[in-house]
Amino acid sequence: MRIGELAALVGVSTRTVRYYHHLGILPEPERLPNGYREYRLRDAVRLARVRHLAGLGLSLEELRDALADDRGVDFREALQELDADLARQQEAIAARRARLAALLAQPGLSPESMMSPDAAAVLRDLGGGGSAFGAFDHELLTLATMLSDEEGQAGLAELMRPMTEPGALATGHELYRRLDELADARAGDERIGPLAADMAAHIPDELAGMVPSGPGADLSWMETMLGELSPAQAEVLRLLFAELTETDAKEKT
Amino acid sequence: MRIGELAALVGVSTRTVRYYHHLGILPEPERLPNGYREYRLRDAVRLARVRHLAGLGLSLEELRDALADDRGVDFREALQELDADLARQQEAIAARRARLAALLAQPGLSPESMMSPDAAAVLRDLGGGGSAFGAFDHELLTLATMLSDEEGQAGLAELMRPMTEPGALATGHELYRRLDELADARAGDERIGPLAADMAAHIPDELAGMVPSGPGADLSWMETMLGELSPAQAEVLRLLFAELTETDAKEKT
DNA sequence: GCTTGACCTTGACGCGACGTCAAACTGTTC
DNA sequence: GAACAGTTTGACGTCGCGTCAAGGTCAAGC
Repeated sequence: MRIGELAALVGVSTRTVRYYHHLGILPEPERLPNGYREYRLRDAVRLARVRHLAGLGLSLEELRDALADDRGVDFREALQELDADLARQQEAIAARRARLAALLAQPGLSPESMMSPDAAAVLRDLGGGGSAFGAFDHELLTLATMLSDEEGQAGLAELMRPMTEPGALATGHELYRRLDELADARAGDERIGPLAADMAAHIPDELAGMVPSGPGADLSWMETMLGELSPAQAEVLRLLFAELTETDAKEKT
Repeated sequence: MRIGELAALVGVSTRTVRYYHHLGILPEPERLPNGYREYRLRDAVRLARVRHLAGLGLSLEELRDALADDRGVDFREALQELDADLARQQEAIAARRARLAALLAQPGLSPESMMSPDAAAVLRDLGGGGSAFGAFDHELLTLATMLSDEEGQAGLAELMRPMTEPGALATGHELYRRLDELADARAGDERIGPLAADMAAHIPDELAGMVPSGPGADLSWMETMLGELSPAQAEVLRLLFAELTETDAKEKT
């Protein structure tokens, strides 16, 4: 039997057969005088076994070990390990499908809304109000949301929802406008203090409590992002953060 | 923000970030005078989105298209297609696990028993009886079994089971012995005819009915395998096959 | 004899999503 | 000024083959 016949018999390509020789999974048979490989019954059986194991999901390396070790116990262990691995894959896929289903359930689906649906809704309602700072803030919130786990996203969404009510929204946009005015201001501008205070008042207390979120919380990236703003705008946010964490500390005592 | 900070923030490696630049998934940011990449908030948001989509199982190419096309409909379609694909994967894994469970349920598990459990049991009981031809026959049956689908395996196992009963087994081993005696015989040996007849009598009628199994059935590999036997042994099997298919043809009329 | 076509041989590149190493930088700290 | 952590580009490795290249072998048809 030549390689093409063997391959057709078992249902693989000749390339696959030669690859198995290369890996030592299938022993090289004798050669005919013309150099062709000459296969026998036992090679076909071996190849069929290999394909069966591969079809179950074993890697070719695992499979080679299993067929080499030959006897019982390790083989059963290998299959059990494979089963456990497949179970993990099933769970992973199920989790992905669950997230997908949640995404597909929301009406205004877009690449921007790749997060927990309520968080996406809140962020969409929040908008940026046509303000440059509003756009920046929106991106900040988006990033903070996407870097949180699912519970964090749910919590954020819940706490931010009050800010999407018409009155709060108008107040927020007014604050954005005042921040836009600081686009070219220096660090010492006298409008900084009052603006930070008004912003702190506008943010719900519970939301403030989420900001530091633990001792290992890494806020250095926030500081980095402030570099994209004008000095005055950055100062407002720094002041705001200080006030929020103070409030939070008081509440915790 | 430099590449390491960005990567740590979003939870990927710097290699990944550069790879995304290479694929055009993440735009190359401006460079600092020293040649370092300088990232901004919007890059972090984009990267987080990319990771989220990748985490759902989209390929980087699909994901790039989704983020480029930007708007709604195709995006929803892409996600639905992904969901269908994941569903198919789930089914495939479930099928593999089912086969695995069937294998793990059998007591004498070994690499040789990689087939339907009852077929494996029958083949094990059948054995080769220490005969050279018996070993060959065992391999032939093994291959025929492994090349069949699950129903074929079940059918074969059921029909072969009678041959594993003590009396039939002894008869079978006696036949193997007589075939071994033909290992060096020529094609015209006078023992060929009677032996083929005795073998045909030993094989259940229903099993004979499975041999050709359809008009497109490819039996040329059988003929090929006969090349491994002595001319006389091959003749016996050819005669046997002829008798079996005759019997079968009679039954069908 | 010659060509055609089907098969075989070895060898090399390609995929997808990066990991890893190499060699040469910049920039900060002792 | 030496060590170190970070950055740059570039290239190779992964896994299970598919695919192409550049030939050699063999049977059939002209």
